[in-house]
Amino acid sequence: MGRMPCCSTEGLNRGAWTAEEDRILKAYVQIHGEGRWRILPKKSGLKRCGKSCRLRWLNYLRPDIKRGNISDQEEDLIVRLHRLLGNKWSLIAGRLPGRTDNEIKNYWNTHLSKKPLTISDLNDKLNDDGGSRSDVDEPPSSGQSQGPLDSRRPAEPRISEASNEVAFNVDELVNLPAILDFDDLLDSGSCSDGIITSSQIFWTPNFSAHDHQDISDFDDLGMLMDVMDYVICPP
DNA sequence: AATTGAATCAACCGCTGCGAA
DNA sequence: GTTCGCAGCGGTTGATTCAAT
Repeated sequence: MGRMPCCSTEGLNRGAWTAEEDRILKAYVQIHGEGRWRILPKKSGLKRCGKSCRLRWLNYLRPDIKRGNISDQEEDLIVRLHRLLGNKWSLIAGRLPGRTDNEIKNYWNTHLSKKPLTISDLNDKLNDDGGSRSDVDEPPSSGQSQGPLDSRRPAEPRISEASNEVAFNVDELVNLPAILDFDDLLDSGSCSDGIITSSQIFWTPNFSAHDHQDISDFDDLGMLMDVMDYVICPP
């Protein structure tokens, strides 16, 4: 049994959306709300596939879309979230109000993926604390599991007075609220204005593929992301 | 001014997960 | 337990814009 196409392509417009199509779609969603994308074209009279309508709305017409350049702070967050989650663009986008998964994916592919690897920089910083971490040179990927967590990781998040940086491993991250009082962190002067930037906080470099596996095992990425919220925007 | 290659980003495609029947 | 339809996701494509020559 072959899979049915998502919609017939006969008589449908393709390519760039016209202003009139945008107007119709916007008006329809404002009246009927989001969802039911498959029936939207028929109801609205748009000659577009439902998927195309959904994409156009989510990526372009939604009222809360933030357009324009990605700020340094946003880029910072994208880098850290990507290190944490891999190519989970929708999850990353969910942490950047007004930004879409498509926009972040494009931004990553055109800007960040071409940047020189900074993991080695992080390694250098970690190595300052002693111990070889030659096994952590690989950039993060959403690939296969590579084995158990590194037992040599520090038992505690480390705050370097010299560099104002903090390192966590994944177990620590998941249990973060219990093991690290962020008020203390704030009081330590490691961050200002309630925002901790990546120059002040980073994940351990081998927090990558195999850690993703472990995170999924927790079956509670939401909790993890709440922690991220806590880190990014302490109450 | 014209050409060309690179960069950007909107849109498409195919697959997966999930809920309802 | 299985099938089906739908929404959503991530990878990829291709049109457009920009910069260099």
